[in-house]
Parts: sequence; C-alpha cells; structure tokens
Amino acid sequence: MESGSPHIRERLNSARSRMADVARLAGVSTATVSRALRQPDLVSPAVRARVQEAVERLSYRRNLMAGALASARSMTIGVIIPSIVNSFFAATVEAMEQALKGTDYQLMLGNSDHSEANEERLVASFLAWSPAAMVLTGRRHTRNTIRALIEAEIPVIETWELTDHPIDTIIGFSQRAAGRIVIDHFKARGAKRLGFIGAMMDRDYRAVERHAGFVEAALAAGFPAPAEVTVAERASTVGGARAFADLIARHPDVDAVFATNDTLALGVLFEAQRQGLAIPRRLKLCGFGDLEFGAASEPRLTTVRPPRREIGQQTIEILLKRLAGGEAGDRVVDLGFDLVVRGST
Amino acid sequence: MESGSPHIRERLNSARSRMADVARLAGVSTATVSRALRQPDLVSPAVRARVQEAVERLSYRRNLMAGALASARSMTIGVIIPSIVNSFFAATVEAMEQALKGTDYQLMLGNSDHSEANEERLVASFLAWSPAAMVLTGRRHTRNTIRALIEAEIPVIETWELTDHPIDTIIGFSQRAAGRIVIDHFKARGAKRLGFIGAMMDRDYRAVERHAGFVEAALAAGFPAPAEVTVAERASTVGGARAFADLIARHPDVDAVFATNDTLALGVLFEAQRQGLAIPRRLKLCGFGDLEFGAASEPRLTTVRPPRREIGQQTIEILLKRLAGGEAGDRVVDLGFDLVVRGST
DNA sequence: GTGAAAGCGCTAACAC
DNA sequence: GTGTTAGCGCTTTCAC
Repeated sequence: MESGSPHIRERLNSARSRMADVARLAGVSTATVSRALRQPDLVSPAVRARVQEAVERLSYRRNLMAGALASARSMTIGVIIPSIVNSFFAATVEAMEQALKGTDYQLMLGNSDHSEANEERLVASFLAWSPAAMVLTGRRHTRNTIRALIEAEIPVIETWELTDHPIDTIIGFSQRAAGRIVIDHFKARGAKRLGFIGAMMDRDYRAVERHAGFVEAALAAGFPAPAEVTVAERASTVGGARAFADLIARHPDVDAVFATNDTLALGVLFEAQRQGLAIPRRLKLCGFGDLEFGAASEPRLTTVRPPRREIGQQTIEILLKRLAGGEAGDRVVDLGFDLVVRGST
Repeated sequence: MESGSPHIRERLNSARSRMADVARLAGVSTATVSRALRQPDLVSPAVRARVQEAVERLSYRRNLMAGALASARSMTIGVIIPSIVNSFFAATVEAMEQALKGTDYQLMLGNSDHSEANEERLVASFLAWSPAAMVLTGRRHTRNTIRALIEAEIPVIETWELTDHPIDTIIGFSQRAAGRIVIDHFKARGAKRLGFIGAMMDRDYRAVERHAGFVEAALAAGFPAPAEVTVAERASTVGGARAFADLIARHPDVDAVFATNDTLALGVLFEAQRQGLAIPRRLKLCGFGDLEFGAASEPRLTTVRPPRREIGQQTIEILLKRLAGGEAGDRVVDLGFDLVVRGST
C-alpha cells in the first residue's frame, strides 16, 4: 500500500465528498441532489445543471450503501448459477451483463455448485444486501429458499427450465423435450442401438430430465432401452472419453450416442477416433449445449442448442421493465431450443 | 409474486428482526450484540451464549448494509476478470470462492472484457460498495484506476502476471517466460519452421507477452522468424481452425505451432486432421492454459499450465491474513508454470 | 466487560 | 419544484 507517488495523491481530496457537499456547492438541499441524480425529471433544468456541475467539480460519487440502507433496496441483482467453469451458464451471465450495461445495476454472482443447500445459503447472504431482484437457475429450490425469496418481495426469475408454478417468473425451455428431439433425429438417420452418456446425474437434474426425455422417446419409437454410462464428476472431455470407452466395450453394437453435454461429446469424439470408429458412419454422435468448439471439430458436432444468451438477455429485459415499475408479464416464458445438425450424425 | 401459500408465510415474522430486538431479548445493549457477533472474545461467555440464543430464537440475520455504512467497510471482495466465458480465469474465481467458504466474505465479480476503460468503470462502481479488498487481473490499469484503488486504502491484489511495481501485491507468473519455454521444447523435438497463432492481440496483452517471449527465444535459438496469424475476436476453436488453415496455406513448411490458448490449439488440431497433417509427426502443436480437454484429445495436447487455481487460492489466503490484521507479506508472488508434455509434440 | 450516544450518508414522507 | 425532518440498522468511541 505504500505505492503511488505523493504527486498523484495530492490531486484528490475528491472522492471523499458527500452529498451534503454537493448540496452546499449547488445551493440546494440534499433531497434535491438526490432527486437530481436519480429522477432528474422531478427537478427543474436549472437546478439539475447546477447539481451536475457541483457533482463534477467535486467528482462526487454516491455512496450506494447509504442509499441502499435508507431505501432498503440496492442497485444489485443477485444471480446464482450452478457452476461457472466450462459451463453453459457463463454465456447467460455474459448476456445479462451486456444487457445491464448503461444501467446502474450490478450483478452479484454466486455459484451453487449444483447444490440446493448451497443455493439456500447464497440466497440468504445475497438477501442481506437487499438486492433489487434475484435470478436463479432451475426450478428446484429448498423450502427455505422459496420462503426467503417470497418474503423479500422482489422480482425473482428462475431460468433454464419451465414449470407451471414458478416462484414469480421462469424463463427457459423444456429439458425433457430437448432429450426427446434427439430420438427423432437418430431415428431419421437410421440408428439401431442407442447409447447415453451423462455426468453428475445425482445433482444435475436438468441433465436427468434430458435423459428422461431421451429414454421415454426412445422406447416410444421402438428402440430397445439405451445403453447408459454416467460419470460421477462434472462433465469433462476426459470423463466423456472414459465413459464412451466403457460404453462401447460393454455394448459394441451401439451406433448412436447422446451425450448430455457437448464437453462429454467431445470426449466421445476423441475416444472414437482413438478406437478407429468412424463418425458418423459407424457411430452417430449428438451433444447438448452448442458449445463453440462443436462448430469446428472434425467431424463437426450435431447438438441441441439451448437459448443460452437469450435467457440472460430476456431475464434482464423483463427485470428492468419490472424494476422501472412495469407490470409483471407472462409468468412462463418458453424460449425453445434448436437441433443443430452437423457432420457427427 | 402472488405465489407461496399463506401457511408458509405465517411462520416467519422472523427475517425482519433487528439487532435491537436481539439485544432486548438477551437483555444487553446493541453494542454488546454487535461485539458478541463479530468479536466474541471481547464478550463474557455467559453473555455470548445469551446473545447466541436470542439470535437463533429470532433467526436474526445482520443487515450487512447497515454494518457496512457504519464501519465504511463491507464484507465484499471485488474481483475483476477479463472474461468469464471459456476462460482461464473461471478456474481462478472458482478457487477463490472455495477458499472463501466458511468466511463471511462475498465475491463481487466484474467482467472487463479485456478493456482498461471498462475496468476503470468497474473499479469505480465496486468501490462505491466499500469492498474489503479488490482483486484485479493483470498489471496494466488506467491512471484513474490506480489512483482510486490507492485512495481506497484497501488491500489490492493483481493477478496472472508479475511486475516489480505492483499497486500493492501481485500474484502470478511470467507470461514472457511461458512463451519462451515453448521454444526449448520445440527445438528439442527437432522443429525447423515455427508458426504462431494468437487471438485478440490488440487487447489481450498477456497473450502479447507470451508472443514476445516466444519470438525472442525463437530468434535467440536460431530459428527464422515465426510465421504468424492472429484472429481478431476472442480465442475460439473455430478461429484457431481458420487461422491454421490460413497459416499453413501461406507457409506450408511450418512444422511446429504455438497457440496462445488451448482453445485455439484445439481448432488447429481439428484443422490439421481435416487436412491430413499428422500430429505430431508432420506438425507439432503446443497450446497454453491446460484447459481440461487437452488431456483427452487425440493426440493429447502439449501445453503450458498456468497456476490457474493456485492464483485464486493464494490470493484469498493472503487477503484473509491481511484482513484479519496481518502484515502485508511479499509484494510479488511468483507461482511459476509448467510445460505439460503430451502427444501433440 | 458492558452501555450510552452519536453518527455513517443517504432516502422518503411530508410540508411548503 | 424544493426543503425539512426523521430515520434506515448497524458500529464505534468513550465512559463506567
């Protein structure tokens, strides 16, 4: 901390100024300064200008904490995702950040590690900051989480899924349908014996739903029950490769694999190469997530594209409208998904 | 918001309780409650127990905002990374979160998108929350950023690089040296004509430094100047594939490529497969980052492993010590890096 | 070891 | 359209 030349230090008794200083310099009350800053329309143009000038002269910055305490609302939006590494959700968060640019709202990001108990703890500590709104991933939460959220009386958006009974509003798509659609495609491609590869199926219940949709549709379409291997840890390329090696060793007749995550699918692709199984001739492969590398792999990866960025963008759009006093719109927003057919099937 | 049964709502006049309520129930003053909660040692065991009980009976949660306002310090650590999608930094953040578990500190995450101007804006808005400390990526910041940080008089950790003049403390490794080490390895493997593939070299100056180290060492080792292609956008597999196609078309004699990012390297790998260039026989390939897929690709990817998680873990360790009143330790912490040699070279 | 009292820097009624 | 007056719920001297 002993860095920084005294020369630099001199120029700035600034950042310390309080609203009262601005008020004095502008010749108005703090209430007026507060209005001029937050609801300029309520203040006469002349005063607005004087306040603006004073703010600049003092390089005044509002103390958000004081404001939040006084109003019991902070300019914060709490966001909880299951994981930030190597994840679909990063794109959603990124889209939210972009949609928030130019506003005064700040995201507070939390990582539940796919655990409802962690989520409960995060929600509790986020709420201690009186956020303006909360964004959760998924529709499954503990009773306490739901209770705390309802009590908070702020907009709450659940994401990445659908349900008829959202806490407030849910924006996403049907994970089950995403699993189902793969079957239609495999069938059209003439697959005979299906395989399924998943990861962390004990915690990632969205993957469980995709699996359910996949199996349900497979049986309905007359396929035998898919051969399955799941890895315990979170989705990884290494895990996908191992799982596929295992799967194909035990079920050599499998000719089409659905992996619940493109990262797993990438592992399958590499392992198939290693074993000399031609994709898509000998093995059809479909992933989920439309991660970027799928558009460049050899062969390119067929996958289900979830509306990763759209979820984030819509979430913020709806939130901003609500926070600006607008009515709550639809409680359920289905953004759908696409099957992106490429070379691997 | 109209969700939630009345039954649920009844049970919880709770979350509303204030410190004064706890004080009354415990028969002490709010000052004592505050002490009992934050510095239990200053309070007699008997009182401590009574306060504890009252806290539980009322399911009292401290209002962090009020505390922060009163003490001019919040239990927040501001963290700014250049990008969260598909990035090395996600692992650093994840490690920080884990190291923070069990403490009352919260990360506030910001995304500068590799821009110093964005960083400046973020720092300003984070400081309005009176964070207990700030963590930045890199050593390059605007004058304003540095000034604001020094004025804030809080611990500031810069990460992912080294410099003799950190704002406060810097934890990382030499990007230049990371570029240099690749040359030794390529030379040992008998490479003759080198290629370089980078992304976003106008903004990602860490990549620029790796590049500088790579070129400098190449010339020193007697190689001709490496052939280079860079993509304008952020590192991607698609971009890596395109860049390599371009590179090899213009310089068919290149037999060893260094990509500043494993994601780019993955694209090179796929494009080489497409063109029938055997790795490592015809083409040696080295990436940077040690992203997970490199351990599973075919062939597996040689790469430089930065201390991604270690940086995050050490950052928090040092911060917690400082925040608990400890002395500032070394101003420069070099965590080094490893060359992970695998099948692609 | 504990309490009283004075804020922290804003916002929000309400009056003018 | 603007000012006055109370707080928001804590932390922090300073006494005792």
